[in-house]
Amino acid sequence: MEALKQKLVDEGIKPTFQRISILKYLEENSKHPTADMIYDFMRKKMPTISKTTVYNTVHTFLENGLINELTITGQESRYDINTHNHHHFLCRNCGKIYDVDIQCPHGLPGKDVVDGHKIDEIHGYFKGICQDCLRKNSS
Amino acid sequence: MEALKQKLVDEGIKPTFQRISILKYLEENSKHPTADMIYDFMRKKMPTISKTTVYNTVHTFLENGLINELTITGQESRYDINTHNHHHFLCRNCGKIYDVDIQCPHGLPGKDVVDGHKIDEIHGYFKGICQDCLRKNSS
DNA sequence: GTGCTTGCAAATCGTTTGCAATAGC
DNA sequence: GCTATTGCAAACGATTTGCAAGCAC
Repeated sequence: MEALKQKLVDEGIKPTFQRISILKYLEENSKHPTADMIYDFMRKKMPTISKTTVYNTVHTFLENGLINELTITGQESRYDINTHNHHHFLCRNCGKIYDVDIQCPHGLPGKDVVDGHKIDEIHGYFKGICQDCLRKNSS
Repeated sequence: MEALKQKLVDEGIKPTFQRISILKYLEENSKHPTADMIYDFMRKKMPTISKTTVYNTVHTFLENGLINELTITGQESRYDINTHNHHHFLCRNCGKIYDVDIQCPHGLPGKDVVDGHKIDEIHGYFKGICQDCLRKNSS
């Protein structure tokens, strides 16, 4: 709790109870949740929390680079606390998102350039059928 | 017109006037339009067309692999007729999307596997500031 | 005619906004 | 006390759905 609080203070973010709790959830639950999933989880411990606060908080975290936003599904944003350079795999069957530990060889954010455009973010998305679903389908 | 019609017939899609027209727009206008942009353009030539038809049509095209869906902005879907393997760059300043002619070295759709998951689609998204905006800002 | 396609209107869902109440330095 | 944060309700925008009318083979 104190470490999380410090993390927010270090970023210049006022460490409110809501923000610390959401950061904690994201750290212990690196499952690329939607805003709704965060909201549902938070409500168990804090029934008065509002969805607005969830959105406010993830926006604050995004602005400070504490989390990344994934737009892989096209339906809703997913939030990822794992900010090191990696890619994602979306299963078209079960909807689960997996981390894929691949480094992009085309450049590093903030450092490199593609066709003259300055790159800040790199997103690699794979879509297909995950190992789990492949196994279930073949059996 | 006939070539476009044939393309639809070949895919087993009934070549209605609306579908041919939308395909024509996408082929001559590979600018990753939104459904709304397609709708606005189509209305000029066919004022009675409905947004539902635009959505129906792009869904049909997607199912048949005639186009790809880009979820790069997180706001709305973009449609791309260019089905060869390439990546995209989104400018955070002007919102323009550029094609980036890079091949993904991690596998090819339908053929390869990552962490045991079967890959059907590969999407590479870069975000940053485009060459145009860099030039304008520095001058 | 039968079945698919079209297009209108209404519904849905994720997200944002306006604003008053609240909390923390 | 002042300022930022919270949370409610309403608005919004992209997309989907229900359904009646239209079209093509």
